[in-house]
Amino acid sequence: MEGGLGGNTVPPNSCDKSKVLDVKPLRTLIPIFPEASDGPPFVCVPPNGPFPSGFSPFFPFSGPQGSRSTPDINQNGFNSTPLPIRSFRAEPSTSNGQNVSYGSHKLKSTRSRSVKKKAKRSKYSEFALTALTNFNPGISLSERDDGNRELVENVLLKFDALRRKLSQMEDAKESHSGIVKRANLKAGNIMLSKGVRTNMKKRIGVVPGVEIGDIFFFRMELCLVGLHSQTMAGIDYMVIKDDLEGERLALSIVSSGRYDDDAEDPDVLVYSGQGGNASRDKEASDQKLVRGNLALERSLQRANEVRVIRGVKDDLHQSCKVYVYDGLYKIQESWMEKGKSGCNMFKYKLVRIPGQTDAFATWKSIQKWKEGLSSRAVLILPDLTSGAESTPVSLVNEVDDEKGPPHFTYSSTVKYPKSFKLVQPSFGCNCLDTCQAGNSNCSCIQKNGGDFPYTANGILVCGKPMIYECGPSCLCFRNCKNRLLQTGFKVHFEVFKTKDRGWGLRSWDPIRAGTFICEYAGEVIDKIKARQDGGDGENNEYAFHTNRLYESFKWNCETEVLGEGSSDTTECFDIPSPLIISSENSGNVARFMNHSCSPNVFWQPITYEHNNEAFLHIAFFAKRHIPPMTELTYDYGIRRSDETESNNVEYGRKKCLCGSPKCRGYFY
DNA sequence: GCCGGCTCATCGAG
DNA sequence: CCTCGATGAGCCGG
Repeated sequence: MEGGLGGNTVPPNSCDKSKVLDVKPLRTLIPIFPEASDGPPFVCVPPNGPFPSGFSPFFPFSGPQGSRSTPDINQNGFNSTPLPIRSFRAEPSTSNGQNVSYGSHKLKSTRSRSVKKKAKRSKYSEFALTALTNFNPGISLSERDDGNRELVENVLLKFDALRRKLSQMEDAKESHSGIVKRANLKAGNIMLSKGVRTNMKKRIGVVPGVEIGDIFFFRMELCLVGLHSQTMAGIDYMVIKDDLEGERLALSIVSSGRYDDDAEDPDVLVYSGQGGNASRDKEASDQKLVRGNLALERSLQRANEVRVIRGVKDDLHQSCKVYVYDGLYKIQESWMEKGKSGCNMFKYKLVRIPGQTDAFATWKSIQKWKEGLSSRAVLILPDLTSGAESTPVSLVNEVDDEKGPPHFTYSSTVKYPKSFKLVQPSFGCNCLDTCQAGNSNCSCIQKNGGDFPYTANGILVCGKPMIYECGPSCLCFRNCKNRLLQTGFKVHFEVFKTKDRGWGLRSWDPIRAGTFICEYAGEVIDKIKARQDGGDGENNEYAFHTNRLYESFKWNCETEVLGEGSSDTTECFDIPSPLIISSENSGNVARFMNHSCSPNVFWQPITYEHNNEAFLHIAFFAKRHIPPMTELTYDYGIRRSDETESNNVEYGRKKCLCGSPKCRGYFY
């Protein structure tokens, strides 16, 4: 086995601990609180309002329920927290609007197309209308024309937040089969109509704010950030006005893989022209040199750059596709050949312009590692969990000779000391089989404020003060969708040596926003007992603290979707009982996640055992889409002055190397 | 206004 | 369970 470790998956204890992991995450010392004058103050607002203008009625961990150790779950959220989006639900009941609109499809003979369309619109028009009224795009006209990184990220975050919320609403509808779920299109429609988009100006070459390697999960996303403005067609082009007869040039293409255009060389793409496909009422035909095909031909002659987006299958969500922006290509040649149908098709050979960061090439490599067709030269261990997780975790080092992090025991979950005795009797839901999103009788859904916390494919809809999963006393099966944390992570992780921050964590799989990353495993430190023993966990670099100050924790709450969320606000979050988890001796992959001041991962409290919120699990979720091989980081938070006995906030302070423009400089 | 497009989700067969 | 293909609604832009 690699690394000469002889099949022992736990790294030998012989490593010098001091050499490793000198990096620990951050907890800054300088709490950055917004001045009262610049923007909304934070948090401590009564949940029933009145709300200061500009502040969103969402209460991460504060407010009355946060200060009680045993909150009344029946009060959680539902009545006390305004839920703007939910209130948009077009048909409160089983709905005329819906039936009418669907019914009208069947009556096509008597109704004109336009009537049909109108009826369709009404299905969610009420929602859209309210959203439009409240939706503050916050994007100026010039920003709509030309974007930047921040705008691109914001647009994508808003789109996906809206999409997840709409998915949640659809999931909860009575399952009349036949209702097609198109939350992505609805979200896209709202975004486009409200002008929440950027880079609308068509351009050749680089799109400001979109980076090579960026990933997308819907065609609509490409459209919203101006990378490829066709929602379905694979070739986007622009008309050159000062040219005779409206000459057109290709701007970007999306390769979906449907036409067997995959080449062995990741820098080469053979792309098929558009048109000529057989459809319901049409035979296959020869492709014509018009539209996109003509544009590609002209781009070949002019040798202009063409953006290439590669569509690949999403390993985590089988039926879905991921789109990878692979940078600029030039068209080298074109020809015509007979396709499978026997009709003529155009073919274009595109070659990647050298010197650009690897994107699709990385995907191809990962594909080969997964299939075992090639092994990673830098692999130390194929699975450092020794099979404790359902997916292996690779251990690699491409930086130096170190053979692994210091010894620790791999444990996939958090352990509470005996001193945390459960006091309350257990009760759970009575759902048979699995809990259904629309079932208002399910007590677990009630605990979650009436909403199913995850979408049907296991994506977190929005951050909340607490998520209540089904537990051991529930009657539902293990495969209930409300047991996401308990089923373990699905992402193929890799623990790797960073250049300057010890070991880190990254993923082979592309991760979409809201994906469950992993739990923070380790041993819960009993503060009282620890103090008696002469320590309080502060001395521990492998410790997770819930009671620090965190930025932008309002991940995708309704108000953020609606544009009011301010990620610049630092908020304090009180969870029922502050928790310290040490992963020094035992832990899982989470112990390798480094700090960043602009993280791509955040944490969320979840409870499912004992009906006792003192028994928390800390679950990590993706804040945004994360391309493969990108380091996963979260915000270690800002230490409160009362965190240490001595009030010595300098204690354990480390220089932050996250490199983010918003870096606070230090962390703990 | 119409219609085409390297879509997307669902369903059912194997 | 899967994975695959067929199916049909869907909407922007040309």
